[in-house]
Amino acid sequence: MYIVKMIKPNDATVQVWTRLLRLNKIALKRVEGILKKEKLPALSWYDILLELERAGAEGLRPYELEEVTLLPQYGVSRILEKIEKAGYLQRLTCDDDGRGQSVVITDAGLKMRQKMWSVYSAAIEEVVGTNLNEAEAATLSGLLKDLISKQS
Amino acid sequence: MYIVKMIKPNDATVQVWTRLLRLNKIALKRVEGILKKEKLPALSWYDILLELERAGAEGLRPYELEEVTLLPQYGVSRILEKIEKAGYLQRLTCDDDGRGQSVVITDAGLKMRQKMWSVYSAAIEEVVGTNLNEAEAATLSGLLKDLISKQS
DNA sequence: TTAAAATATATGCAATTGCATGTATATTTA
DNA sequence: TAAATATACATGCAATTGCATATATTTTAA
Repeated sequence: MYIVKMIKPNDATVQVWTRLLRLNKIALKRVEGILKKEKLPALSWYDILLELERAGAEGLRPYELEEVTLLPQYGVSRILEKIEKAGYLQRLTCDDDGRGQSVVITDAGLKMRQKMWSVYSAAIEEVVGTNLNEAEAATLSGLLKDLISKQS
Repeated sequence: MYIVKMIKPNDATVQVWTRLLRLNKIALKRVEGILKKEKLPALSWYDILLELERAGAEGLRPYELEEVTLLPQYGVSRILEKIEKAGYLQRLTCDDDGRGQSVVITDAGLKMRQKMWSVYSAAIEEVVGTNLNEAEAATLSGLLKDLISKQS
């Protein structure tokens, strides 16, 4: 039986939490709205396409996409199905593992990733970039990184 | 016709964006997981209950909840229906506006809000509080606040 | 080696969400 | 003040998500 020191969060901690959620919600809504207005796929597609582009010709296994995107297993399974139908990726059978598959981005997928980025990046600049100077961005980025690294 | 300077985000800006999304996802999953494990309602219920508690006997109109929680109109409509069924709020007809209603928290709702907070606050402390010192929390909180205030 | 356990992926079904629209009332405008 | 417009809220239906479980391997252990 462990005795766990259960300390209540102080005000600053609660504010960090509250504001993190709020900023995320507002910013995400804005950026996704911009993508949608441009008739582009949602952000989750972008995340997948970017990872696949980075992975190159080797491609990635679905379970690897799961790890890197933090999507649930069934979420990856289904989003791949849709992106494949749109022609932006291909699923190759996996030589060394009969259960698995290798997912590879297509040329159309590369094009779409780039097209999305031109809109997405402008949205990021609008929502974040124009509102922080260099030092602030560096500080914020660093603090977020630290927090992320500490999430077990 | 406006000429808009369309600047690409610098690396720090993109990192802020990426990490904001990532931290939010990780932290939210953890906290909601804890609530669920304790068989408590989801965070969206907490947000509503807290606002109603703050509003006191007057209660709030659904459209006011919409503004403060950033939920879509139909989302508020439906969550109120469920929370009401659970007995944590009451909908009163609105004297001065025949279209509307006044939403008031019940005693059971107050109890539940408190019960949720005991778990929720511990989760916030675990995810945020224990990973930031006073100065860091203040800095992060401040930067998030600035960014929020600048979202049109 | 063979049986048991673990891993990789898919999917049926229920719950939730989003969109579009409906109904009722209030406000504005001609 | 009557018609037009706007606001407040609800809801049918389609799309998405979550949960649980299925299937097909692969890996481990007896």
